[in-house]
Amino acid sequence: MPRRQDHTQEELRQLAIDSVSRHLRSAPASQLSLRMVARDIGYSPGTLINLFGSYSLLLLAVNACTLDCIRDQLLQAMDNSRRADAGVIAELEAAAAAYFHYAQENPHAWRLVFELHLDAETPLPAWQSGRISALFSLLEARLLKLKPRATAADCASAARVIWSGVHGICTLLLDNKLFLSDGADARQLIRSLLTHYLTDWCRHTQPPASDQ
Amino acid sequence: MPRRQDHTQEELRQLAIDSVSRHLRSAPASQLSLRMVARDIGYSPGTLINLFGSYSLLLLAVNACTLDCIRDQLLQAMDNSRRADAGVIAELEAAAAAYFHYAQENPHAWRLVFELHLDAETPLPAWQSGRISALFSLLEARLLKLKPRATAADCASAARVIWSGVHGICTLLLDNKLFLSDGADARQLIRSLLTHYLTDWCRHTQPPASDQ
DNA sequence: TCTCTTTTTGAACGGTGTTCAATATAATGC
DNA sequence: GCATTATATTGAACACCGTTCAAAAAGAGA
Repeated sequence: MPRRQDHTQEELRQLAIDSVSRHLRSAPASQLSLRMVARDIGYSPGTLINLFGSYSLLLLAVNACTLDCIRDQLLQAMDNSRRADAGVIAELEAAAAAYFHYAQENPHAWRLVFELHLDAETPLPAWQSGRISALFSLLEARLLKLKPRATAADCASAARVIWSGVHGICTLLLDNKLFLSDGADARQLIRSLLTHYLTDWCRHTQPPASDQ
Repeated sequence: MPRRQDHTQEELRQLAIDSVSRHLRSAPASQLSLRMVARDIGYSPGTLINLFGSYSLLLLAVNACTLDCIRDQLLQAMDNSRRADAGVIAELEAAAAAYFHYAQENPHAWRLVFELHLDAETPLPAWQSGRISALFSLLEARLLKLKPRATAADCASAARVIWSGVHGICTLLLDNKLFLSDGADARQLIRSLLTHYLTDWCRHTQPPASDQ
């Protein structure tokens, strides 16, 4: 069949990614298929495979966009909080709240980031893991500001602990697996986590053995 | 075709569940299918659908077993720790370590518990959500012992915060999304979480506003 | 104009979960 | 012991799925 001039390869990539993103606004990825995306943008399944390599890699490209979007939201939330000058913990709380807000407003896109698994120990491509560790770096910088005498490893540990916690709360809450009693919501859990953890974390000028 | 007398329905259920569990010891659920299970136990796909209702519900039955197994592991770990008399926090640490250990040793079964989603807001059956909230109850009991003046809601909150944290650490670590620097492992992150969080949580005889 | 290269395709392959009429057995009533 | 009913089980069919690949048509270069 003919070579079309409708779109360049770049435009086609974006077309496919947009189609998936549009779908994820209202339905989970499990209800989407390569063939549907192809139908939606008016190309054949094979074209998309040529372009991305596989259906999974198309979804991975969508995940990259999602992570970029999450990063933007976090940065914006932290910036706003910093301008209000309510302290570093408030800034981290704002970031966590933004993270939860994104997960709640875009559950299907958010889930896909963590539920997509490439086969048989193909590790994440660097451009993808880079996006995740960039998020951790944002946190580590704030933690160092909060506790200037902390070592880099100390901050790295703490960043992973608190973000795993925030992430776990978001995950389980979206899946309705927290069985929250009325009146307690995610934002309160997040604040409880950050407040209690960081209060004690800051107390020690030298990290305890468990933070090496 | 004939009604067989090879197995009763109960035996058949167990046969199917065992087949899935056996598979999950070495490969993820995404590489398994209803037809494979049927082939493995020598019945037709339709028989399994008659028995469980759908493939998803078969997997859900497997998840119930997994959760029972996790509960047993947690109870055993806490019992051992209690006999060593090292305190309530150590007991909770032992439970968290057991949780992580199970996830690490049985990653595919563990993942399936949280990655299986039933369609279109069919909520989890009660016998399933009951198993999860029973796990929370274990924690709440220990937290009340740790801080006798805490309210039930206070303990419920704290249990959810720390277990979301432990769960998040397990999830992200299994997915290689934590990018731990050398020398820091999951057990240290878990201990850091529990120590710092609970130390400050216990400080307040009245819970702060964020713990309501 | 005639190649050569590149993009795109439709058809095919081997899989998937699920439905359902047909069926052979077991249980029941006589 | 026989006829009937009820039930467990099936294979074939359905509508999908991701992926492969030879064929073909359009553009680029000579």
